[in-house]
Amino acid sequence: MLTNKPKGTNDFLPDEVGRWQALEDLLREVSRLYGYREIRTPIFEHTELFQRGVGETTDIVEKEMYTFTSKGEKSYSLRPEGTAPTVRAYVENKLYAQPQPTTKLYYIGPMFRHDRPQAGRYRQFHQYGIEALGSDDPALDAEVIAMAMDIYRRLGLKDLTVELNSVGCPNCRLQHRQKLQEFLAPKKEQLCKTCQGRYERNPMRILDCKDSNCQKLTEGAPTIDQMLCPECQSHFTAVQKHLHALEVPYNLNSKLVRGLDYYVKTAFEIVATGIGAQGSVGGGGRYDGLIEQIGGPAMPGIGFALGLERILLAMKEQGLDLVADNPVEVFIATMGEDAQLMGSKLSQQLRQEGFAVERDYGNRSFKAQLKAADRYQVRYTLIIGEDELKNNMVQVKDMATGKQEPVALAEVQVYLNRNIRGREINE
RNA sequence: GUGGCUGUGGCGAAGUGGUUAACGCACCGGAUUGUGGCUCCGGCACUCGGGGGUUCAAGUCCCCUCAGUCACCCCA
Repeated sequence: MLTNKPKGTNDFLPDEVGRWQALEDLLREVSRLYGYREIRTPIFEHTELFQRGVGETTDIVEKEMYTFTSKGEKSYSLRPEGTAPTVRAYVENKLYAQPQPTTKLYYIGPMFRHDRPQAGRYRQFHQYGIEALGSDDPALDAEVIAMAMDIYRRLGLKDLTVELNSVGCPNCRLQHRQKLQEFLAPKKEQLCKTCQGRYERNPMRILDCKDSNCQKLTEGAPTIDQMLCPECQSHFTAVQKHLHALEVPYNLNSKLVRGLDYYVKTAFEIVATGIGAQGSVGGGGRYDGLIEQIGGPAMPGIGFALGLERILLAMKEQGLDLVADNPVEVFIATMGEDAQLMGSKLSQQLRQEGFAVERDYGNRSFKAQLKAADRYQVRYTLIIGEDELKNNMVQVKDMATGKQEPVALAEVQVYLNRNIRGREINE
């Protein structure tokens, strides 16, 4: 069928796009305030980048990537997330050699995952994300979380909770993994099928299983927070201290496990209620080994990503809206062929002057033209008929009051500048 | 990958198997000659996602298929 788009994708029509642009404007502004600069990376990358970066055993890499080969070349994948590409670009362009101690980058754009779509989940979806590369200061962890909350606050969103955990470093994780497997070994057969698979490959994920039986079986299981090494423990404590100082409330959630392998230490997720089953509107964490993993120097990093569709969904749910300015400012209505020519000429002049001008193209009745002007919600309609043509003038009708007054053709620009822009110009 | 629900004009939505498929919104035109938003009048579905079947008769029943949607899973 030529007339339907691929499953899980969306057309954004002009009214909707206005909302997106307003959201993007806000994101760019907040980025600036926190010192982040935009980076734009390709929409597709070498598949290995995600395999190695995100992790072979993650759902994203295992079953959700759009992977293809082009003309017998290597395997490529549409990006399923933004961190690996950003880090790749950071390394490839040697941004770590720049003078600043921490490089702060943000991105905004489409991501692709082959899931079954549902409320708040799409195959092409859009993320805004930040990455702060080069510092392992816990103050930065806290600031990153605070920044995410700052964005939601500016949007007017309420009732969001920060779920916080530390997933430790590779060392404490290894310890935890062993203890966990010891704990679960006698119950292994009772776990659900996917968890039996997770037992060897990624046992931490079993703690996060939604299956009620698995949840019961994992009661009392060793959680990572009990087994953090001294360094991870003190880092985590410091992060919380900074969060208190920044007055960011959070819930400690020792079962929070992020589905991307690169996370270490701080992991967090921001959850909204009322937008369906996909409640997470953002999440992130620290990824101190990733830069090295991708082939760069051993440098720490932290970041988060927000789902734009979900933010808009949550805003809609809470009765919030972002609106763009009314695009059309002036409408030109004409009667007769000569007047129409004059109208064309005038509309071009006014556009040069910076006014958004619209007119009717069907050669329709004058009444229909005014009706159209009303629908555009313009401030003024310029009326040109035979009389006006003869006298080199137009009628300027104020659509709100219904009043109109004659203005000399040469004075129209001045009139509109004064009344729409509020500025005087002398010619 | 699995499951539930839905599918009637641009949108919303009625329609116990039986003549011309309600209604609302939107849209278009008109209500004396060059003036919108309100009101009134008129117009707007050879057809009920598609295909097949049952029946004298199907939008209404059955099967298949496609699409949408929600949920599992996972995540933004």
